[in-house]
Amino acid sequence: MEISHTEENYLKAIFKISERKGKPASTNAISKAMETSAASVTDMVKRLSEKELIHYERYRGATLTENGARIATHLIRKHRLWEVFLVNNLHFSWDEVHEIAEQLEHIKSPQLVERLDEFLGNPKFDPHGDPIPDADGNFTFRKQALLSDLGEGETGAVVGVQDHTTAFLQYLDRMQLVLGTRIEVLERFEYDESVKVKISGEREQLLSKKVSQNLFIQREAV
Amino acid sequence: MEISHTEENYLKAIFKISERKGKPASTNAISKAMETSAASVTDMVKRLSEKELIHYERYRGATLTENGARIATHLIRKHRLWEVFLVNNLHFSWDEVHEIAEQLEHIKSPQLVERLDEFLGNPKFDPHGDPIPDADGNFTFRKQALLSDLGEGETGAVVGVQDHTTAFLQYLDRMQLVLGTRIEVLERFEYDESVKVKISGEREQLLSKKVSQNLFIQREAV
DNA sequence: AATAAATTTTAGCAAAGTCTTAAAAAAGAC
DNA sequence: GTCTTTTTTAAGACTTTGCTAAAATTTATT
Repeated sequence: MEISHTEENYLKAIFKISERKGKPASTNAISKAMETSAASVTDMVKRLSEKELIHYERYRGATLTENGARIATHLIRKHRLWEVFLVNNLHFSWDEVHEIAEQLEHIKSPQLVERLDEFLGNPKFDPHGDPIPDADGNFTFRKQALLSDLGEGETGAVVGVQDHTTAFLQYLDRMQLVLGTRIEVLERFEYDESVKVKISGEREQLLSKKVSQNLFIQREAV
Repeated sequence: MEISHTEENYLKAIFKISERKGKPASTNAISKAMETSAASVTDMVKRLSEKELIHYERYRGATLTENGARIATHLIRKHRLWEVFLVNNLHFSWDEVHEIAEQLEHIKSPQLVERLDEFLGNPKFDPHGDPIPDADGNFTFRKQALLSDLGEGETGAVVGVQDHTTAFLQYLDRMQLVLGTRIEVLERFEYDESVKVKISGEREQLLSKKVSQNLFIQREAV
């Protein structure tokens, strides 16, 4: 059964929405993600339902079938592997790779993905710290917290971002906050929920509430 | 101006046909290459002509405009660069890469191509020995002959194939005739135009007319 | 040059894929 | 239980690409 690029993108959107919300993806949520009208979404979910890629009941939203989930995670796998390639081998920065990977993820060749994975050394996380599912669709889970959840004195390493916008990623670049950077929470200011941190054990920096709520940290024993 | 994948493939076909024949690509030739009806081709060439990607006059065939040629050579550049990547880095064999490269060549990102080129070490030829045009669309020209053109006693190296079919490529693999292999013509048999050669200075092998007419050789001073 | 054969174009139509607006129906909020 | 929001239906449109059959044109043959 042929699946178009658009259909694939719908599946990915439904996957992400229903995962984030912990419940079926609503028509409105999908239409927002896909930047299209609610009516178009209803059309599409009917088609995806007929192809048995999603479970769909009128007014109840959509969840992926086993088959649909397999396709969606495989897309995410491809997307993230290509991002690793683009950053590690072609020296793109982490804010430039999304659009290109968005195209590359639609290349159809089972062999290609597995060989790419091997070539890259079977990475478990992409350049933004997001987990790369394995060929069976299993994600590596990592215990991580937002910087905003760390108490004074706690230390950890930057392992990912919640906000994937170019603006945020470029901001982090300017702050030299790349994946793996060590961070120690020196002081928390209740007034504006900003936080003073020590970066790489070298320099002190004040980070805003917004930044601290979008940076994933893996705690370290001190 | 948006150009669809199909349109891009037509441009490539027109490029190859008019280059090979040294004159405009006829409707029939295009329809054969694209595996579609002549009527569909007429439809498409009209559209390409309106977009000023080809010169087209009724009953006269099609040639590429400067713009069309730029797009076509760029597609060929992308195709061949990806083939190099697939063979050199992902360890595909030369008969497996065409279909995948056929997809990859449609990825749109000027930066990607240039970085890929650099990553691969600016290769001038693809795994089948075909020249890779540079960013300006210039092909490296190489003085090469068909094995069938070599006289007894002449030596050279395998530098390319004319026939790109899987069958031929796999046949060459079995004969251990890869790019760069040295070949000496020992004897030519007029009867069936077969030729006895010495491969890599080691083993003797009889090659058929068909094989010798599809293998490009670069002559060597003996 | 006239005729036959081959090629190419035109005309008309079709199907997939995706989207839209406007109105109706259902669900959720107060 | 009414009001608001969400979702669906209905009807259709548009693009892209393709097809067949018949007409027009070019090329080849006698």
